[in-house]
Amino acid sequence: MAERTGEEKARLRVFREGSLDQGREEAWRALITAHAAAVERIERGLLEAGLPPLGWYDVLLELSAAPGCRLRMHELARAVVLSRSGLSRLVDRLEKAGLLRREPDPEDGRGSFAVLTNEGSRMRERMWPVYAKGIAEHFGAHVSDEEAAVLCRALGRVRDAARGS
Amino acid sequence: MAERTGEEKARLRVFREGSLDQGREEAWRALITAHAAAVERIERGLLEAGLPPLGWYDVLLELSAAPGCRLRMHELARAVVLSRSGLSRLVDRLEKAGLLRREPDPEDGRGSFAVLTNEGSRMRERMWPVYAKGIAEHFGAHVSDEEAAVLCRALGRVRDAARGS
DNA sequence: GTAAACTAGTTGCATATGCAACAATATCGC
DNA sequence: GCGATATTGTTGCATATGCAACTAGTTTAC
Repeated sequence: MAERTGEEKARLRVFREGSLDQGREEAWRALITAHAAAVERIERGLLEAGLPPLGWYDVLLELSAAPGCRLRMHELARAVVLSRSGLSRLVDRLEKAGLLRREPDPEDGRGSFAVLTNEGSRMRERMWPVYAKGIAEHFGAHVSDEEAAVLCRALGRVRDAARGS
Repeated sequence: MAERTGEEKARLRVFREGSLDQGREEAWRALITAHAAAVERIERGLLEAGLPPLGWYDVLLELSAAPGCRLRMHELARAVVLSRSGLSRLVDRLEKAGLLRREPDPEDGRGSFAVLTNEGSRMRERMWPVYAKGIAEHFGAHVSDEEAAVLCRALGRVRDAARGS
């Protein structure tokens, strides 16, 4: 492929400028494709089991881990990495399904809490085995203990930096 | 948090059943949140530079790396991890923007190629510096050389397994 | 104390995406 | 050969999501 040598040179130049070496570019591409492919499989598992999609689980998990099973909308949006409007609609759907309810914040008239209902808690418990099976099958099975530890640390730093905390 | 001990026990039970230990679950959660947060930042960078979104870059990159700058629709869908219908619409948009064109496959009357245009090639070159800067800033800067190598290997396996190849 | 600036959440609009159904073509079994 | 089956790509429909604009409430500056 002689026509790519010029292109390759251009790439290498940009790598230096942007401090992005080839190893990191490949790692990034592996990250986005692995994520897309694994999520697609796991979503399919949930769908086939007649369960709600992944995004619902994330919300239910964050709420059940929060003190009083409640979070302010903006905290929840941050936790699940969604825009405020996206979260507002997602909470609409969960509320309509009875899995959570909105409650005004008595200390801040602008804000409201999303509060997990018992039904939401039960749904999370129903979803978890299917989700866990998907993670184990499409992710865990291909990653060693040591690799999992490295992923956790490195991606934890990426997450914290990008989320701004 | 006394109310969570029972829940924790239930979790541990499921971990054993599904062969999913806590390290791998945490690694998975780090993966999805880091991905979401970093992609969000990078997309914002592209948007602010008046450039098309990430998905467009992926298509342009796959085409430019392919022999003859052309791929069958289903190959492209697989490469960028999108459903056939999703890809069909994405190619619609790129074609309308003049960045690629469809061509019938003379060897298979059902199929068609997506072929990169010169304009598409130029657009990819325009997008790359901004994209590379985003990757370097929101991903590369937080990952060591060794971690990048581990990510590449481990996530490469996850990708190949989930994509079925 | 009050006006200005900020923050929280929702909504209109545009865009993105998957599933199911479909039409066109190819391949397999025989 | 030829009918049954499978594959390719597109479309109708439903759902999901972000930005910008908006309302309502809070905080800051003076």
